[in-house]
Amino acid sequence: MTARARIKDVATLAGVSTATVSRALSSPDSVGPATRERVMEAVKATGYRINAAARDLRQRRARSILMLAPNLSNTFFSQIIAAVQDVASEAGLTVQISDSRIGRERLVSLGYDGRADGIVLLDGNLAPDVVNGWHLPLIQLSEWNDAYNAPRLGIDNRAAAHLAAGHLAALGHRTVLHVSGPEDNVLAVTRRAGFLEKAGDLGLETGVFEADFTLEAGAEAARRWAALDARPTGVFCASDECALGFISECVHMGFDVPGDVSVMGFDDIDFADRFLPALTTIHQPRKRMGAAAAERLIEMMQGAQGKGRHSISAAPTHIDATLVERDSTGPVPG
Amino acid sequence: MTARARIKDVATLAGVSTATVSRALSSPDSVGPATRERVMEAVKATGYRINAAARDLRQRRARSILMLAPNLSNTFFSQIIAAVQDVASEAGLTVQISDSRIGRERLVSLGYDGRADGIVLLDGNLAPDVVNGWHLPLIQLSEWNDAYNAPRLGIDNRAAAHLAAGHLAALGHRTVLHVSGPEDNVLAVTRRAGFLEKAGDLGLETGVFEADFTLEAGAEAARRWAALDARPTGVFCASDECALGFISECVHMGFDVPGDVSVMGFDDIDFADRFLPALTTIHQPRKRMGAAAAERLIEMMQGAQGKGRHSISAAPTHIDATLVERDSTGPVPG
DNA sequence: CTGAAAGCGCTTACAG
DNA sequence: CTGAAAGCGCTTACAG
Repeated sequence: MTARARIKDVATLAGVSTATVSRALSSPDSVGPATRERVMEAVKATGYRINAAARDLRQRRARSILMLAPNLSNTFFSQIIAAVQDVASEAGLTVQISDSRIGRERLVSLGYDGRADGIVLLDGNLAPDVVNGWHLPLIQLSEWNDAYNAPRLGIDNRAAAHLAAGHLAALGHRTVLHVSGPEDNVLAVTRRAGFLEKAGDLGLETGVFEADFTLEAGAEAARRWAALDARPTGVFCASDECALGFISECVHMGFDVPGDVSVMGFDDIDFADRFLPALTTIHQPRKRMGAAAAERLIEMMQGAQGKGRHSISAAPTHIDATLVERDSTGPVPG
Repeated sequence: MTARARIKDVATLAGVSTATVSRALSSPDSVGPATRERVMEAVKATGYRINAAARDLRQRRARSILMLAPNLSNTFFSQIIAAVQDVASEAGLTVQISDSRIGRERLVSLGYDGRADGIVLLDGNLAPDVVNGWHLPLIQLSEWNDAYNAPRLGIDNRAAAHLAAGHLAALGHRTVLHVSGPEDNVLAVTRRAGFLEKAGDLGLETGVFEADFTLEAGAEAARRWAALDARPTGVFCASDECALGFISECVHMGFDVPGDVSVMGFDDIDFADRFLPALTTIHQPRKRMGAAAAERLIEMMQGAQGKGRHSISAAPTHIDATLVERDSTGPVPG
């Protein structure tokens, strides 16, 4: 197991300069056929592979994109990460990943250390001065923050919440409950506003329980719901996890879903259609979201070429979310 | 928005050499207090941040670890990824992530381009010559391959499968079915062997359906099970997803779980205890697995210091997996 | 304690 | 088509 070959070793073996080796590898046409041949043989003989770190330093780019998400253990991100990595890999880019809640100093460094040249940001709660201080092409995906000076991509959460309200109303529900995400989360706030807006238009009576997207919070909300004197018959949870927790707890308390209460979620996670009952929800095309974000970012990176962040379209780019009707919602009881 | 400062700018402003700036930043004690003071002021004034790419090239390391998994969209990896990233971040390391099925050429490059100095490998099906050709500290996590010249970490899948067989037997089941993972997967093979071994010891009658860990495969297995003349009363699925698919399909076909059939899974994913019925399963401590792998790898990286892969303990390090009894298994019917 | 100089491993004008 | 040389932005023996 000998030390790995450097470009100089290849050059020596082939009897040419390192410049020629470099050219033979990166733009074969710029080199004579015979020379190219000899270089390639030397490459094979030495087992040479380029040192990307050195090339990147010289070219002042990293060929890498950084993904930042508020909680990597959240399975919602899995498909998004996979799609981003897939597109990046096709484009010859590497993917770096980090929890975005690693502390201000570390976070600043990540976007500033020369090891990434584009960022996919899935967190709308980072300090705007940090985000805007990164002089790197950046795209906001899913979550967003109007203070960030960067384009954004995602579903139209307000419109999606309208679908939810419309669905419950169509089934005859007159009093509905929203189990929301946390107050400081832009998705939660937007979904809630959208739901209440549409429910109001439709003349429904509304209530809101604040939760935090998790299974446990959903279960807790179910207990609060059960304790109510007049229980809403339709429930819209801000996430599928929350809805599954809600339903699970309802069933444990002896209620039937959707017989006693209709419950719907948001996201359409993989298990949604295998849950019992199968979950009515809003489908978020996460694979498409990730791929679109990566593609857009790569475009920006090509446009930027070290010129920092470039022209930002004011309007968010929306990806379609759709209502998926399954078995957890039904006609109002009685 | 001016160009970012380099170390030379700081040096000029502080009236010292770049060497001194470098020292003031990396080992403040090796520099006079007054000098240090002036340097720090210049750093603040210029907004200087080190260019990690340049430092890494000079120091011939990447301060980065690479995670390779066969399918990033698999939610099983979420917590592992989060834990690895957490430990890495604490150690000042960056995390690179890639699907391990990106093609031989790209894969070879990833471990060979100087941008990572350690690898967490979650795939036992890569070509051994590729894996062994990376001259980088590497640890196998969860999946493994005896042909890889690297230590491994994970639960004892054979012992875990014993627990499953023991559990079903203790409930009185005499004929049991295993819905396995794919034949070419080391986890699947090991779990199946362990289950059959223990079931044999306990005098149970056994059968196996080969599947592939997914929800759909579980549902398909349920249909095959239902079509059987003599239906096994206890079913052990090689993954929770598979078990959820199996149960879901059983219920859709009109069977009761666990009234008509006991079904258990493997992994203990987040939804397992909120599923209806709550899933009996084998708990894999994924967070602990990820953290342990990262810690171990970092140790190896410190020991290695460019010396390539070092001493490999033959025996795998096992992390405890435990049986979690919930509601999807019960006494044998009748 | 501090600086000048070499060098990490590449690429790329510039000449020829 | 090819090479010598400079340089990407750092760090680190080596001297003093």
